[in-house]
Amino acid sequence: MGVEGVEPHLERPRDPSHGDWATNLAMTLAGRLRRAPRQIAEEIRDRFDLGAAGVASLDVAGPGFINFRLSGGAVAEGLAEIVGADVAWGRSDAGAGRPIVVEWVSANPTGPLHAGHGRQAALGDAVCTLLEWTGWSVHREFYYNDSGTQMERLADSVWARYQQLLGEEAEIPEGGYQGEYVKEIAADFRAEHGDGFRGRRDDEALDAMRRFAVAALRGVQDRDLAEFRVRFDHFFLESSLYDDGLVDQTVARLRETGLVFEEDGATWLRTTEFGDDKDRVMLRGNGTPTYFLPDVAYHVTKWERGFHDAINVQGADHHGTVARVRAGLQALGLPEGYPEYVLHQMVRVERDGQEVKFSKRAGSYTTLRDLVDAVGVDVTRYFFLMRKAEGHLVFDLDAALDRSDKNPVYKVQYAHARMHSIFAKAGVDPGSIDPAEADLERLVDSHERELIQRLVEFPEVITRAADGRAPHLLCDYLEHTAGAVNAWYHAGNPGRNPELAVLVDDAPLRAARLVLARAVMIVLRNGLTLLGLTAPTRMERADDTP
RNA sequence: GCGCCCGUAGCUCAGCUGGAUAGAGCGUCGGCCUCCGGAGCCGAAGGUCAGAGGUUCGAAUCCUCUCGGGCGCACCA
Repeated sequence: MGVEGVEPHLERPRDPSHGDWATNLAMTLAGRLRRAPRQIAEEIRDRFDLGAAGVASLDVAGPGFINFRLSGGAVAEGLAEIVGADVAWGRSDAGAGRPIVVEWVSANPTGPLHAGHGRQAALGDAVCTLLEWTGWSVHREFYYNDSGTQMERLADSVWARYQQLLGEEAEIPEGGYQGEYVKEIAADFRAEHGDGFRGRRDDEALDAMRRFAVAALRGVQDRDLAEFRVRFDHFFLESSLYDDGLVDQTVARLRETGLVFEEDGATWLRTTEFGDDKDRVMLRGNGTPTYFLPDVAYHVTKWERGFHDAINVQGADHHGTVARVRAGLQALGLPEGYPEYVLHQMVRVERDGQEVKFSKRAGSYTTLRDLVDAVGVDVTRYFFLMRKAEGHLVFDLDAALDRSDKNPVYKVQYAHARMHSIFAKAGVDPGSIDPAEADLERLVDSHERELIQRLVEFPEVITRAADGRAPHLLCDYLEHTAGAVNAWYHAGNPGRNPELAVLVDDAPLRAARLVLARAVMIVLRNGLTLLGLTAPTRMERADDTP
């Protein structure tokens, strides 16, 4: 038609009456060809070879859309592919095995993980899994500060509680940690070390308490994360950067750039050279490094360890550090935009419409453990993942406690379990299903068509969620797919519409529907496990509560 | 004051990177099922996409400004 270099863009119409696929090709061409979009669309339609592409019909609609309707055979192919791929359905190799480091949680050992950490734990983990499913070689890392002023305050806090246990007058200092857990640590410390530190406020005493507290709190965090099904390949200690001389080395390298200067007694880096708002102090007046320096040194190790792709998942309250860290890295020759950041907003926990702040353990904030104890790991993870990271998240405990289909987690899990119960009732092993033995063109009901389309779309959803670092897209997909599954299932209520039931008397039709049920099972299970949730084969009856 | 994020149904949120009549869950209302209740099923109402300009065949989506909310702006981390 006299145009070149055009990439037709196919999309899935929202409205099923618009066919299985649609393209806006004619409209995008209208400007270049100086002709009416509909006229172009009609010409394309007339030139199209239907049979060769597995297309049953092709219509021009609206302002110039071309709508495709697939032939039954092409639809059936999709189902066969799903069942054939099974646990691999949804995986792709776009990442080509390239290494990428994802850093997240990175909580300092100063207290139990709170709800915000929980959101980040779930988010980072899901991003990692999405990357793995799209072919990346993912390294999971947790960075934490085990020295510095926060640790001193922690030691001071334990010291004060310890003295109080011995009946001495002592107070937690300004900026110290008031939570109940500090008392427990002090008591455990006393049980192990005795009363010998009574009144002793020397380096030996504080050091012992700091080390004890860090070990205890790391233990608590590890336990909570493990129970939350989040694991890491490596815990990176800030102190190791000093021990290994990497902080000094970073100072030396930065000095070579000529971007370092002295002012007001401190040593600065001209980060404004790379778009930062202001220049940053790297060495204080007393010669000690600011947080900025080890942070840069740490990210240099990521690069030098071979991770030329890196993602940091952080709370949005830390977004101020992004520009300065990147600037420091650019000064050392690393590329602009390294590392990539995924920032998430805060979490607000609500019950009865009121914010819940109290925690027995932590006092002024709700912990991850509080949530898991209240509603379980599956629900907690899903609730953290179902909202896009950059928006605020209201964790509604009432909604989370709901055990019915209204709770999106159970809605998806119910749909999965339902497929299993169908197979159980049929006395058929789901693993034995062979699409080649079924006449899939019998699946013509509108519920079935819509469902098949959704199932076929699964790999695209994963790709989009991975590319956008957006697990919520997968939650959204699963919830809507579960809705389509339930609609299909309910439409075939044997009491009302036995001809639409999966287990119809018509044996060939039943075989075809079992293939669809099997494909549903595969997609829901893969989606749930990808998000770190269980895919139960049966649901507990919620009749154990009065 | 400057920077980043957010603003979509009463509430909580999607909206596939610019497409067709803006969707879902909860809540509300109506009907059905049912052993009281809870739950379940079907359906309905509900919108100035914060506001105003702009870009173009087309804007919730991209650009500018305004308003409103959150978070940052350390020789803390």
